[in-house]
Formats: sequence, C-alpha cells, structure tokens
Amino acid sequence: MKSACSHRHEPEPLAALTGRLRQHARKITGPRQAILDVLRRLPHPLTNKEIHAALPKGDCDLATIYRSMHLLEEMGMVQRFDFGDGAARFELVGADDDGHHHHLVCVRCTEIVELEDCFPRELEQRIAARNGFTAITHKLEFFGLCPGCQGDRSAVVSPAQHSRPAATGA
Amino acid sequence: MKSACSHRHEPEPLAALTGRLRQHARKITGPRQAILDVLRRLPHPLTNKEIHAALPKGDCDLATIYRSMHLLEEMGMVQRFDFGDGAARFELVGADDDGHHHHLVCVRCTEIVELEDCFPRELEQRIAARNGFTAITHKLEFFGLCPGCQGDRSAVVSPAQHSRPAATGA
DNA sequence: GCGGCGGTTGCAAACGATTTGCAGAATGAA
DNA sequence: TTCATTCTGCAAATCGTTTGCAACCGCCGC
Repeated sequence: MKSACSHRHEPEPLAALTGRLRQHARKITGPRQAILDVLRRLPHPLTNKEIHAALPKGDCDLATIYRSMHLLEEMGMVQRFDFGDGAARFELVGADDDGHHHHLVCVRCTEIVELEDCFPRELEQRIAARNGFTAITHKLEFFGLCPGCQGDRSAVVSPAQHSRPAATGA
Repeated sequence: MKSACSHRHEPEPLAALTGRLRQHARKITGPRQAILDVLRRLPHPLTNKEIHAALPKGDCDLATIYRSMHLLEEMGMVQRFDFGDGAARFELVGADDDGHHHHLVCVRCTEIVELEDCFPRELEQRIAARNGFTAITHKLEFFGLCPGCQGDRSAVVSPAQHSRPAATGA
C-alpha cells in the first residue's frame, strides 16, 4: 500500500535497495551498490554523467551506469525524467511508490523543485475517454525563473533541446 | 488578436508564411519555401528527418533543415515538441497563435492526437506563487493506447528515451 | 538590369548522449 | 570450490544535432 503522505521520505537504506535487486534475481555488484548509494543520497533528478561524477573515482564505467539505469528503470526502482535538454535524469523511487511526480525547473540556474501537484486525474480521464485511448499517462514539467534569478537579465537556459541561445527577437 | 476558436485552421497560404520571413528581414530561399510548404501541408509534429523525407529529393540538405527550424522557432513560426524519443518535432504556428498546445500519443503506433486541453492556468499560477517562481510555463504530453491498438499485446514504443523494450515487469 | 554585401546552403567533420560487441572478471548457486 | 551466468570495462558504433568553410544566391541600391 502507499502512504497517504508521499512527500520526501528518509532515504531508504542501501540494504533495502540491494534487497530489491536480489528479489529480482539480479546480482549485487560493486558498481550497482555505488550507483544506488549515490541515488539514495542525492534525491534529485541526476543525469548519468552526474551520477558518474558523484561516484568515487573510477568506481564504475559510464557505460555501466547507462546499463544499470536501464535495469533499475525496468525494475521500477528509478523514474526517468526529461527536462528537454537532451540528457535523461533519474530519481530513486520508493518501494511503495510509483515515482510519478513532476518538477519546476529554473531556466537560468537549473535549480529543481520537486512538486506534489499533478495533472487533474479526472481531466486526464476525460481526455482519454474523449479520444478512445486507454492506459493513459502523461509527462509534465514546469519551467520558470526561481526567486534568485528574477530580475537577472543575463542569458537563459532554453527549455528547448540542447544549447543555443534562447530566442531574443520573436 | 487571437480568434476565440483556435482549433485546426485552414493551412495558411505559403505566401503568407514567406511574408513573415520577409518581415523579419530573412531571405526567401528555395529550401525555406519547401520546408514551410511541407509544414503547411502536414499539420502534425514532424521530426527534421521526416521533413527531409517529405521534401522532393535533394531539395534541401538535412543540416539546412536543422538551421531553418532553429530560425523558424526563434521567429515563433514553429513550435518545438518533445515526445521523449530523442528526436525534436515541429509544427507550424498560426500567425495569431502562440502555438502552445499538447498531444496524446499512442505508444504503439505513434498516432498523434492534437489536444485543446491544457494544464489549468490557475493551478499553474498557484504552483508558481507557492515556489516564488515567475515566467512559468510547462511541457505536457499524454501517452496511451489508441482505439486501434488496444488489446494488441505486441511490443510497445516506450515513451522513455530512445529504443529498448518497455518495462514489462514492475 | 547589374553589382555587391551578407545571409544561406551543401558537405563533411565534429559533438554529446547513449548503445553495443567482446573478452575478461565477479557473483550466486550447487 | 566449481560453474554457469551475469556483469563490467573498454572501445567502437549509433543517432540526433551542430558547426566550419567555401561556394552561392536573394535582395537592395544604383
């Protein structure tokens, strides 16, 4: 069952995480433990490169991180997020949680706020019904200027794909 | 001004589109006319590769399409969308429109339905206010099984990044 | 109608994120 | 401890996208 209050929990102990691996008949290896520990201690959307950087030097190859994230995603242990900058990000998912939530990203400093809010369930159902779709889900992320970056007129990180200065004309 | 009913309009004549280029002091070239014409006739989110394929053979280099889409995006003539499959998609934006809207994508056949629905403005404002953010926007896309693909138990196109079979367990 | 400037284009190489082939290494079961 | 497998590191391959560069051409002024 899922707790009524699904806010940020205490980090799940590493042993519990590796236990989930064991349940899925997956081997508990050094790299996997290291990766899970990073995810556990940094409860934020992390790119594979960031995970790699957070790892004790040479603890794990970047390719292994990619493979591990695929595995963990298939097992439902991590949730993938896409902020449109061309790099996938991952967050650990609680054992009793489906990981579904959204973010508010500052387009200037890239600060990330975890949100509880979600697209209204009933409205989603109506959209599904109206179009005859089933098994409907959604991807939703918010972008804006955080308190600290407001009034700052310097360049902005475009929510669009990849680099390139944001549109100035329009 | 913007019309009260912003549903799918008649395709804007090519001359009107090139006229917008002229207004921005941009040259009206063959490749650009060809690209705009494709966007005009195919009112769906198109990848650069799809646009390239829809073009009369050798009418335009793929790199030119990438550059053109950047230009058109900066001019607000096209809107960029990201369905999480690693390729950007573009749609022409009406002259009196901001292009903001969302899609419902079938994860099996990739059929795309254009939606009128949007995340509740007031709720978005509340999220912005609660976190002190300003200039807030959002990216939102829906995924599900279209009527024709329901009951079909074959592989699914994951809404996640790139290929790889979608999670079956979990 | 002509000439020239600067925006544009095609081509190919460069890039960054992600994937994959392969041989050796390490885990978990017997 | 042995063995079958699963994993890992390394390097090369992919894929979408960007960019350097030289040739080109649309558009303005004459």
